[in-house]
Amino acid sequence: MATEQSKSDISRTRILDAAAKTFRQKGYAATTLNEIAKVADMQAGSLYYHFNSKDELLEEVLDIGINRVHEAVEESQENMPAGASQRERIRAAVDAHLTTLLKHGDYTSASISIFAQIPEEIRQRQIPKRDAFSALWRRILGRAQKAGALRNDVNLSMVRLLLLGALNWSVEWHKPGKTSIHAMTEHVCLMLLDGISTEEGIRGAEVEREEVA
Amino acid sequence: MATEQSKSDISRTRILDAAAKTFRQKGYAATTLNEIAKVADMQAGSLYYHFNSKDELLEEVLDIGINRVHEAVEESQENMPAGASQRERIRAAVDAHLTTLLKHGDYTSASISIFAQIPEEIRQRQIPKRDAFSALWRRILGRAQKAGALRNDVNLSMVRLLLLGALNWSVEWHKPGKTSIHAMTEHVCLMLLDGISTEEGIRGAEVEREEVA
DNA sequence: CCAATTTTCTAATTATCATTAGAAAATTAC
DNA sequence: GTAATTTTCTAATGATAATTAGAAAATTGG
Repeated sequence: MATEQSKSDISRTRILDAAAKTFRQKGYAATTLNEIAKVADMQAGSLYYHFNSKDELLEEVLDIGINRVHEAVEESQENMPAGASQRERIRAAVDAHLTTLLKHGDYTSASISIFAQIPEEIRQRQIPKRDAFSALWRRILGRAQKAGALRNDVNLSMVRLLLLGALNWSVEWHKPGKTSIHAMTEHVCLMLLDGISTEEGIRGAEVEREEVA
Repeated sequence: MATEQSKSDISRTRILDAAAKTFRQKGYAATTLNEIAKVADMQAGSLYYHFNSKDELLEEVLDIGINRVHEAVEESQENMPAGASQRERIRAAVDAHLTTLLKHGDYTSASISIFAQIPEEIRQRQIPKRDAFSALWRRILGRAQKAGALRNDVNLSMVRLLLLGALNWSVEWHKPGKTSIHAMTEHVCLMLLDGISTEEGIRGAEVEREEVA
C-alpha cells in the first residue's frame, strides 16, 4: 500500500467535506443524501459503506466543526507570548474564531448555523461540547476582567453572548475576498473594548451639526 | 355578521401563528404541514383553503416578520423627542429591534433564523426587503456619525453588520424571563459606544494583578 | 328554518427520500 | 495474474409528506 491514507479514508473525507458544505448551505432537513453523494462524486447508496445513517454523518460534521473552532481559539491563547496584554489576548481569540469560521469553514459554519434545526437526540449530545467552548471564552474574558483590563460593572455572560453573536452571525454575511478577516477582528475589538463613540458622544451632549471627515 | 373578523380571517391568523412558531423552532424543511395543522388545531388538508402551498405560507410568515421589526425600529426613531441625543436614538433602535425579536417574536425570529435555508426563489424576493431594513439601520448610524457622535475612522458597514449580528443571534440564546431585554439593550450600547475596557485597558499597559469588585 | 356559501375534513395520489440487498467493479496481497 | 477483500453501484423497498378532490360540516343571509 503506497499511499498513507487508505482509499476508504480518502472517500470518507470527501463525503464529510461534501456533507459539511451541503448542510451549511441548505440546512439539515433539506439536504438529501443524493445531493451529498453528487458533491462527493458518488452514488447515494455508497455513502452507507462509510456511515450508518444520515444522522451519523451529521453528527460527525458537527463534532469536527465545534472541535476546530475550539482548538483554534485555545491554541491562540497558548501561543501568546508571556508579556502579552489582555487586549492582545482577546484580539487573538477573536481572530482565531473568525478565521476558523470564515476561512476553512464549512464544518464550523455548519455546526454553528444549523444547530437549532437538528434532531433532538443529536442536539443533546452537542450541548456539552458547546458548553465547553463557551467556558473557554468565559475564561478568556474572566481573566481579562480579573487582570483589571475589563470593567467590573458589566455582566460578562451577556458580553460573551453578544460578542459570540456578532462573530457567529458573520457566516451569514461574510463574502470571502470582500471583507478582510483582519479588518473584522479590528472592528470587533474596537467596538468591544473602546466603543465607537466620540468623546462628545460619550458625554452624551452632542448636538446636531455637520462634520464630515 | 357579529364579529369584525370573518371566520376565515381568524383561521388564517391561527395558521400563520402556528406556522411562524413551527418554522422558527424546526426550520423550513423539517416543518410538515401536519405539524402546523396540529398546532393550529386543524387537519393538514384544510390549510389549502387558506394558502396555496407550503411556500406561500412561508413567504407570508417571512414578510410579516421583516415588516414588524422594520416598523418597530422605524417608529422608535419617529417617536424620538426633538432634542434626543444620538446615543438615545441608537439605544431606542436597539431596544425596538430586540423587543420585536424576543418578545412577540415568532414571525421575526423565523424570518431571521431560517432565511439561509429557504427555497431560492423565495429568498430572492426577501432580499430587497432585508436590504430596506439594512438601509434603515445604515441611516441611523450614518446620522449619528455625521452629528459627531460616532468616530469617523470606523467602517460603519462593518459596525452595522456586527451589531445586527449580536442582536439577531440573541434568538439563539435568549430565554424569556431569564435575561431582561432592557439589560441587553444597555449592554449592547455600552459595548458599541463606550467599550468595556478600563482606562488602563485602553492604554494597553495593564499587568496581571488581582482586583475584584 | 332553509338554501347558498364558506370552511373543514377524509381519503386518495404522487413524489421524494432514507435505507437496504445483492451485484459489479476496483484494489490489494500473494 | 488471481483470489480475497474492499469499495462502489444499481435497483428495490418502505416511509413520509405535499397536494388534491370530493364529501361533510358549519356559517350566513333571508
